[in-house]
Amino acid sequence: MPDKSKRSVSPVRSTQPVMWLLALLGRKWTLRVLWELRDQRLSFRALQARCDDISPSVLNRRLKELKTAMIIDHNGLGYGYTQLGSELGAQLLNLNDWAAKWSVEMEALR
Amino acid sequence: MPDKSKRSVSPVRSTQPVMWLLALLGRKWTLRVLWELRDQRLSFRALQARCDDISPSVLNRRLKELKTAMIIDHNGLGYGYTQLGSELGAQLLNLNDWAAKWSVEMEALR
DNA sequence: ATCTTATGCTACTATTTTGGTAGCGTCAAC
DNA sequence: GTTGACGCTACCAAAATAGTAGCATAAGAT
Repeated sequence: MPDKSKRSVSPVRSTQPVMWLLALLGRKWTLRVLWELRDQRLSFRALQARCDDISPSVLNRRLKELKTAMIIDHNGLGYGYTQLGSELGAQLLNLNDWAAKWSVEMEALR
Repeated sequence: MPDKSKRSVSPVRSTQPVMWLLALLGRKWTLRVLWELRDQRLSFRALQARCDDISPSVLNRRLKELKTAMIIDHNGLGYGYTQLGSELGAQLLNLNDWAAKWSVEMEALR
């Protein structure tokens, strides 16, 4: 039986998925890769070029992780979001809006 | 509407803030720290405990970075979001919704 | 006063992750 | 059959993170 203590629904079970996600996104280059794929599919080498010439070994690791997580896939047109992943990608666009506002605030206080 | 064609205005200037943000969030533990602060202020040691006993040296670096970015601050009640940062924190809550859906999909395909 | 407890760290070394370079196998065009 | 693009893999160097110890300060209890 799963955990019965304290909370009626297991707190572990309810927060684990987001923990996995945060760990995945928290690896270097993961967010950047997802950002670069925001509105187009890209080949391995095109991605590499856009990501400040990230080393192929790391890029490949990140792509494997994202494929395993079913956030991206790979076809003849290159790497891109899966249907599921695209909903996550949409949230990254929101980050851009926040960042724009943020930079204005930061500039104002320099 | 913002530019949608070929980046008529400086592409560097328009994407730099989000690049900084992605680099910041892409460091290990940064997202997790922000997640743990989502609905309460926490002391250094309380944060450490919640973040799987992250080493104090790394935690301190992350906190410094986030303070410099004016996303969090520190007062007598511990570390917590600034007004600006809380809008970013709100987006992390959305990540949780996505992650919940994601885990269901992943389970279904195992 | 002093003993305990909590806080917010810093210093140091070990381990893990990432970076950088070279190069291979496949394919398609020329 | 040579050239170029692609998607890698292997290898070692460099950088980031983990892990442990411990210090200084302050508040509260004895």
